[in-house]
Amino acid sequence: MDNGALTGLATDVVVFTIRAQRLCVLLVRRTREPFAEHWALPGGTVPADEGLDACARRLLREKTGLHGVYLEQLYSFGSPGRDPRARVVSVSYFAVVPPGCLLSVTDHSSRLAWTAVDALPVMAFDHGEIVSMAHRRLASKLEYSTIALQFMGERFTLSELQSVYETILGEQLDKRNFRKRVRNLPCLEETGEWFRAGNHRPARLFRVTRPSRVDIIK
Amino acid sequence: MDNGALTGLATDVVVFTIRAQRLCVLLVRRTREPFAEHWALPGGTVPADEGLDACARRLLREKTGLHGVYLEQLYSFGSPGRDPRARVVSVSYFAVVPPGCLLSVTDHSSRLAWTAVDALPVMAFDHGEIVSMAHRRLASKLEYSTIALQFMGERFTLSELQSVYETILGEQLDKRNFRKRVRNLPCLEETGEWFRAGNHRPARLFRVTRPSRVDIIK
DNA sequence: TTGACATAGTGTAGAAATGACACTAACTTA
DNA sequence: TAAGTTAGTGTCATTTCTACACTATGTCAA
Repeated sequence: MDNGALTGLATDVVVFTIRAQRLCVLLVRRTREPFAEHWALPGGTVPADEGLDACARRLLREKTGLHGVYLEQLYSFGSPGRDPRARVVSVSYFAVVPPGCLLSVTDHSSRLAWTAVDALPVMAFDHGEIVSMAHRRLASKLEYSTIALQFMGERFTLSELQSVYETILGEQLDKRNFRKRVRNLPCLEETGEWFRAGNHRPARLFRVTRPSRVDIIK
Repeated sequence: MDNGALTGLATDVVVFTIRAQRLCVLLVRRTREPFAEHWALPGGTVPADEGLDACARRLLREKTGLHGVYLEQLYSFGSPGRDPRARVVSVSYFAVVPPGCLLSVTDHSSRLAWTAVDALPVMAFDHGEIVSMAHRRLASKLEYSTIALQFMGERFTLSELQSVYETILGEQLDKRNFRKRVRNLPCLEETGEWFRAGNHRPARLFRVTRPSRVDIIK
């Protein structure tokens, strides 16, 4: 043992958001070989003096401008053939951001794009697998944690929150049962404000008490 | 990006078993610096041409003789200072084996030892943290998967299985409720045999239908 | 042989959580 | 002021969870 093989090390981040009722991930168009012009996850090489979480966060900021987001280690991918040049292990992460972050992103000139997870392009390396694992993890965390709140902006209605659940789970939920569950969460509170939109009754606005925290429930 | 820093890469495995009603992990005594004579997890450097799972499995077999065990990736640890020599990322795994594997292991001459998780020695590197995360993961997987069956030998009684749950969760369970739950599992079946021990009624012996499989339940 | 001891094995009833279900409230616009 | 649209609310039946105590079957020792 001890210091035998040296290996390339990278972090890659699957950033989720919801746009137009679809679960989307943030992709970066590669410029260089291998996989030039392919879509990839934002990420890159880890310097020897930087921690993994810190590196994932920094690269995410540098490549996409996103910062201060919810970030969690997902899995490490290290098949010998996953990078055609050399052995590179990717320590992958997933992140969740509210819609409206990076609104500018769909400019045609941009090398960044939000892409629906159910309509991904062919991706560089094994990044398609990474997205797929992140998606499964996200869906299962919906059921036992408050991670869905990371998709919400500062203030939101319960219908908007319900729509997040429905989009990710891919099924309709009962409005009354949903509200019963969610109104018992201590991390959710009414703002006292109302959201008016369209020709209908306004909705109460809620906020998350400690926005950066994700609790395990039940 | 692209092939900048090269880093040491290792896998380490937290092997759990139950001995004498205590949850134990398998430790290896180091011979070399750093941390010579300290206890460490079985593991080592990943060669450039080997997958992570395969490497963890191989090193486990080489260092401890264990093979064919349940093995699952846990987390990757990569603080820059975790190895005093150089940056080394450890992709950690946890494994579960039935008691009776490696019975010889407590020989005084041996450099292997089963150690109760609630009485760990000071360990090499950040291996103490790794064990602690593995323990938390194991305890939470008890609740929503059939991982506890990986602790069982080929045939076992329901009381033995209940004792595994109690040991890991650190609390007593109700015998009737426990049996109600567990007898509904499709992966468990009666062998028709009986286990006689001590001056009391014999117990039915059960077996797992597909021993290598861990199901997610509920 | 029989009584003491030890663990195996079993059912029920009350409480809590879950799931199905339909109408009224409040606002906008034509 | 009527039509359209989403917000918001409660009940009942079913299922699941929890607490709880006794009988069965073996061994061993007197």
